[in-house]
Amino acid sequence: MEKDFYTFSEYMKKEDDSLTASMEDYLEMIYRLSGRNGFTRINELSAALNVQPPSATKMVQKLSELKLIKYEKYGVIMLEEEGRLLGENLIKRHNVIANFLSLLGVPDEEILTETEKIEHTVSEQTMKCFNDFICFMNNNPDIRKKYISYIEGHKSNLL
Amino acid sequence: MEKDFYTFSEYMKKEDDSLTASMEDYLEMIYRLSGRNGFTRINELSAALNVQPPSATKMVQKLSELKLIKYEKYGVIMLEEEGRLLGENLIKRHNVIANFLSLLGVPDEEILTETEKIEHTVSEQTMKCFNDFICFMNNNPDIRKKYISYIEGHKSNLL
DNA sequence: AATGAAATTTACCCATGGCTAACTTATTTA
DNA sequence: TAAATAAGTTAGCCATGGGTAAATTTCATT
Repeated sequence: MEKDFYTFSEYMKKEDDSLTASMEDYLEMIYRLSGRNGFTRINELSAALNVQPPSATKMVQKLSELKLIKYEKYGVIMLEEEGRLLGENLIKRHNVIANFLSLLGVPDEEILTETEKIEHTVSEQTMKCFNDFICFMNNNPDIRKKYISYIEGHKSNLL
Repeated sequence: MEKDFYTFSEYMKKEDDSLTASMEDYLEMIYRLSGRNGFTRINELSAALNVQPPSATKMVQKLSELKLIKYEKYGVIMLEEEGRLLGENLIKRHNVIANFLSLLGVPDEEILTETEKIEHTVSEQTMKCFNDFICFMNNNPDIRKKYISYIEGHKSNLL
C-alpha cells in the first residue's frame, strides 16, 4: 500500500514500442517539414530543431531502422505510413496541450516551450482530461469569461 | 519571427544554478524521508526511489558537492539549509500539480505518476497558472460541481 | 574482541543524445 | 568538366543516470 516513487529517468525510459522524447521531437518536426514538399532533409531538420547535422543524421538513422521514415544516405527524408500516422498524433497532442495552456492563461511567449516540455510526459488519460477542459470551456463561454477575468485580477500577485 | 523549436534534451539540460530532473527527485525524496528523524540513509533512499544503492550513492555525492545536503561516506544524509528550502519548494510544487490534476479529473491511480513526470518540466509562470486554476475552483464551488458532472458524463468517450 | 551480516562504496559497464573534427559525396558554377 | 562549395556522414568524445560485481566499512552478536 506504499506509494511508488521512481526517478524521472525511469519514467522517461523507452518502452518496447514507444519512442523516446527526442525521437518524438524529431518525428514531429519531420512531419511538420514534410508538409510543403512531402519530404525534408538533414540540414533543414537540424536547423529546425537547433541541433547540429550529425545529431540529426544519427536520429534519422534510428527512425529509419524503426521503419517510421524512409531514408538513404545523402538522400531525402520521407515519412513511412506508420511514421506519418504517429507524427500526426504527436502534432495533435502538441496542439491540445498548447490550447490547454493557453486557456489556463499561460502567456503566449511561453506556450511553445512549455508545450514542448510537457508533451512528452503526459499519459493518454491525462490528455483526455486536458481535452475535456478545452471542451468544457468551449461549451461554457460564460465560465470562460469569468475565468479570464479572474486570472487577469491575479496577474501581479506572486505564487 | 520564426518559432523556435528545441529537442527535449535541450530543454531539460541543467542550467548553472538549477538542478536536473533526477537531482530534484532525490532531493525531494530526501526531504520526505528526513521528516521523521531529521535524516535518512542510502538504503532507505534507494528503496524509496526504486534505484540500486550505488545509484543513490552517486547522486548523494553530487548533492553533497552542491552543498544541498551534508554527507560523509557511510554516514547519514541530512539536508543543508539550502537543500531544505529547495526540497520544501519541490514538495510544494509537487502538491500543486497533484491538486491541479486531481481537479481536472485525472484518476487517482495516475496522479502520482503524472505529477512526477510533469513536475520537472513546468516553468514558474505555468505553475502560477495551475495554482490560479486551483484557487478559482475553490472560490467557485458551483462551477467546480458543474465541471465534475461534465467530465463524469465524458468518462466513456475516447479522445 | 572476533566474526558474520548488512550497509555502502568503488570500479567498471551500458544507453541516450548531444557535440566537434575530419572525411566523403553531391551540387554549383565558372 | 574541373574546382569550389555545400551537404551529409563517420569516428570519437562528453555528460547524465542508470546498472552489476566485488571490495570495504559498519554494526550486531556471541
